[in-house]
Amino acid sequence: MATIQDIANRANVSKSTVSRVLNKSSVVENGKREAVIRAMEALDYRPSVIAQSLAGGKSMTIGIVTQNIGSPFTDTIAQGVISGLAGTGYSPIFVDGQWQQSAESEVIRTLLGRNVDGLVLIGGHIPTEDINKLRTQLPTIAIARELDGWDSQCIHVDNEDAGFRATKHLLDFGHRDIAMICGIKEHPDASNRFKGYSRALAAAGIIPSSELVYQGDFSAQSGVLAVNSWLASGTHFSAIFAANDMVAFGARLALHRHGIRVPDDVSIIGFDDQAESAFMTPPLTTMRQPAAEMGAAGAAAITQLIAGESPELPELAIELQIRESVARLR
Amino acid sequence: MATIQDIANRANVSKSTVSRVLNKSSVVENGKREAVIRAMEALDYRPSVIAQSLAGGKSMTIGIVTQNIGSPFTDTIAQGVISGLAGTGYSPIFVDGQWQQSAESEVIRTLLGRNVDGLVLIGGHIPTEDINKLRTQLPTIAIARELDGWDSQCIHVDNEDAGFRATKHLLDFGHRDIAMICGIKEHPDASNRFKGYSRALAAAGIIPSSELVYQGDFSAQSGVLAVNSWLASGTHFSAIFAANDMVAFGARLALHRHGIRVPDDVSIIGFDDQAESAFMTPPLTTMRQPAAEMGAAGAAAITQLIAGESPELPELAIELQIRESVARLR
DNA sequence: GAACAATATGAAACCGGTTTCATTCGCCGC
DNA sequence: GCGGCGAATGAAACCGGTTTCATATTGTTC
Repeated sequence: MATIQDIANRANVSKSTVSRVLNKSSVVENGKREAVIRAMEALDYRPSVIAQSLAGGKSMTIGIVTQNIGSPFTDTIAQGVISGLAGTGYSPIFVDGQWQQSAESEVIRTLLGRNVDGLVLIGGHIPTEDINKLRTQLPTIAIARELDGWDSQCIHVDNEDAGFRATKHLLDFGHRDIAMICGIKEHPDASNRFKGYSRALAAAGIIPSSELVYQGDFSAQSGVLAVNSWLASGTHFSAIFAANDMVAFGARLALHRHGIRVPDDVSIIGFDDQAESAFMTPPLTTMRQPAAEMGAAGAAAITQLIAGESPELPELAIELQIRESVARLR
Repeated sequence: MATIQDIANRANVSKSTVSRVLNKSSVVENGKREAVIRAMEALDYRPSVIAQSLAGGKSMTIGIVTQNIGSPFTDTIAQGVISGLAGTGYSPIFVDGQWQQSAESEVIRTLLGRNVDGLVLIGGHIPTEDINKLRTQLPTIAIARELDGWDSQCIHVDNEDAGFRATKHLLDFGHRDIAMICGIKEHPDASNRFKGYSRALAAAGIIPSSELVYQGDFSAQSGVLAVNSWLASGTHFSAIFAANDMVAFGARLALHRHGIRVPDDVSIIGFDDQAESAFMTPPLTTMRQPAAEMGAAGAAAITQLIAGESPELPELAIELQIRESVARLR
């Protein structure tokens, strides 16, 4: 590979001059500039990002910390970030936060060692204190995670409100005995959705029954377990609010196994609107999270943040996606 | 951040010595070694990967080229690579091949500019010639793609055989009018699956009817279109072989809309076994691709290749995952 | 005890850029 | 016509490591 020195030799100028035309950091006489450009083309020159990083202190690299790898929602966000970063000159490097117990130890080590220019945190359970520490060292954007006093650097959506609206949708259709299958207990999104559920019931004058809430874990399997346990205990419900679409799939299957029709006998509403949901039988009514958009917004925000601008975060909202899994209570 | 020079000063040795204990590249007297180690701990030293890259020529970075971002299958492979690379010291950097038309132009530019030590190609349609060019420059592993004369660097599974077995499974259950919804025409996996389908029919003495094969594109939507078109034209079929699970979901929904039962009236077999498939109603019989394993194998292989060893590729097979969407023809 | 081999270590060059600093040159005004 | 100033450019230092090479030190052998 040609180096900057090769270019300099060929164009009969110094390294410095080549660097100048490369970065437009200073005026260069026209003749020399052209000579340099010709030389670069002739030698198919491409600067070494590595060397630029070392000299310039910038690595043109952004660390992406994933935790819930395998979850359709966070994976979609990650894809949004990748494509959002394409063409910006920044390359995403991925770190799996799950791999090491302590985020502090390995993740931060690799990221700082690699001089990443910025950090994008996707969801996850990295302790807040660690994040705050990171944040002081690097431009950081968190996606799908709320952090106190951080509004301008968090891309998140209002899960509590969405939980409320999901439940309200069910209430509007006449349902009273609304069961909920919760997500991972410690997960803020999960608890916010549950809070919205509780608030909606309360607002409708319904006393939430603890029998109707099942502590799941965002997996489809937890959806079938929830339904089975309610059915076994004879608990009555006419609608289910699932913490996410995977859970809804599980619940839907369990109902099917017991000969319970959806939505005729029981309605289901999900959360996420993953690609498969539109093709469930029946197509799943769900709260659509704009995952890809969140990822893209995160990509845009981090580059702005690095550039010293204050990022402008788009208004992203969770929207009720009405399909066919919810019916009026007969 | 502490540099190697800081350590050297604190331990009263030279940079060279510090570098030696760091890489164990040469023997260092015990006393000094310990002094160095103490100094490193005291200063919380972490070497700059950037500087190491520049000096050593290695970047400890592996380029991952994705193309079909959004496809459950390739995404799962990518996740497998990420987690397979965790803890190896190599970091994956992602490039979205789709972004630029010509693979040559941008992708290769960024990758070479970043001095990646190796390349992992996931699926995709990068022209073979470009790949061959790349391959001469860098250790390269291709996942989910066959390339002539490259066996030791391709992690792929036998799609033709799997297509054969899927079709045979349907035949074994008494089906004769077996429809197929194909994937993207140009995609080798798609055409191999179709070849297997044709071969199985031929082996059973059935003349494949062109009306029974629908040219889809791996999307769920193409699944519904296929079914609708057959139904509209009055084409008879008792089983469907879908190019992947998404297509199967679409087909299943379309059948549902027409009141056709699965598997009682029509059987469906899919391909991939993505997470949702086990929770389709009814759970989908499908050809399971070991996507995560392929990704992990790719990660292992690329590190071996870089180390100069010849990679040992595990035997990965597509397995028939029998569930409930295929029934004996009544 | 002297000559020589083996071993540990430091100085310096190098990787490929950026950036500071000094120098040269041309142009301006008085 | 000369001093002064700004613009263009090159030399050199620097980023943080690795690696070569030379040197100092120790140990071995006869």
